[in-house]
Parts: sequence; structure tokens; C-alpha cells
Amino acid sequence: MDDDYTELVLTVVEQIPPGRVVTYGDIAEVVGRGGPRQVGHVMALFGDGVPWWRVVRADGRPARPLEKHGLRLLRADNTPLKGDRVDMARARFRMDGAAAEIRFRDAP
DNA sequence: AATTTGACGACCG
DNA sequence: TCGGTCGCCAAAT
Repeated sequence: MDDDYTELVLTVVEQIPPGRVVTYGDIAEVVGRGGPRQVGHVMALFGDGVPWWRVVRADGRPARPLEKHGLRLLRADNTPLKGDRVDMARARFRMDGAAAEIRFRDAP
């Protein structure tokens, strides 16, 4: 794990608009290295500076140790929910464009 | 150096 | 829909 990786992950998280979410796996795919668990690890260590609650599991539930808090913040964002989980079909943010931008900035 | 442990994910019954 | 299982990859022991 190096600082570039961390930087990349955090940058991606910052792109997520209020009311939308992205999964750990999506982020891993966008940054093109590591896996969902690595993203999780980065968030655990450095996630406090970014809207971490907009990063959810693939099934639409907020991060495991913070389900309650996360859910509250998601509601505050007016994120489409389905009971106690995010309605992924509506709230999932597609990062295609953002990915290109990030890569552009990372490797000029 | 080997094993366990996660802010995870896909599959299957 | 809900669990159990296995794969995954870096960090911590």
C-alpha cells in the first residue's frame, strides 16, 4: 500500500455527489489495482476526511461497523433507500467519466 | 515465513 | 430473501 493508492481512492470518494453511492468494488475497478478489501482498508484508515458513508457494500448496506451512523447520514443526503439498505438501482453512481479524469490527473 | 484478519464480492442452495 | 462458502489482496501478528 502506498500513498498514491490511498490518494487515488480518496479522490474517487470525493467525486460522489450527495444522494448517490458507489461500492467498494467499483472503486477498486476504477483505480485499477487492489480489490474491494484494500479500498475498505484505506477507508478504515483515512476515510474520515471524505464522505465515507457514500461508499457502500455491493448489496446496498453501509459499511459494516458503521451501519447505523452511515444510514443516518445517507438519509440526510436524501439517498433513495429501500428499508435499511440503499436502492442501488437508483442511487448507484457510475464513475466512468470521473475515472478518466482521475487517470488523466494521475498520469500526465 | 506462515497464518489470520478485515469498512468486500460472487455464487449457490 | 437469507445464509453459508470460497475467492480475493494487503496488513498485522
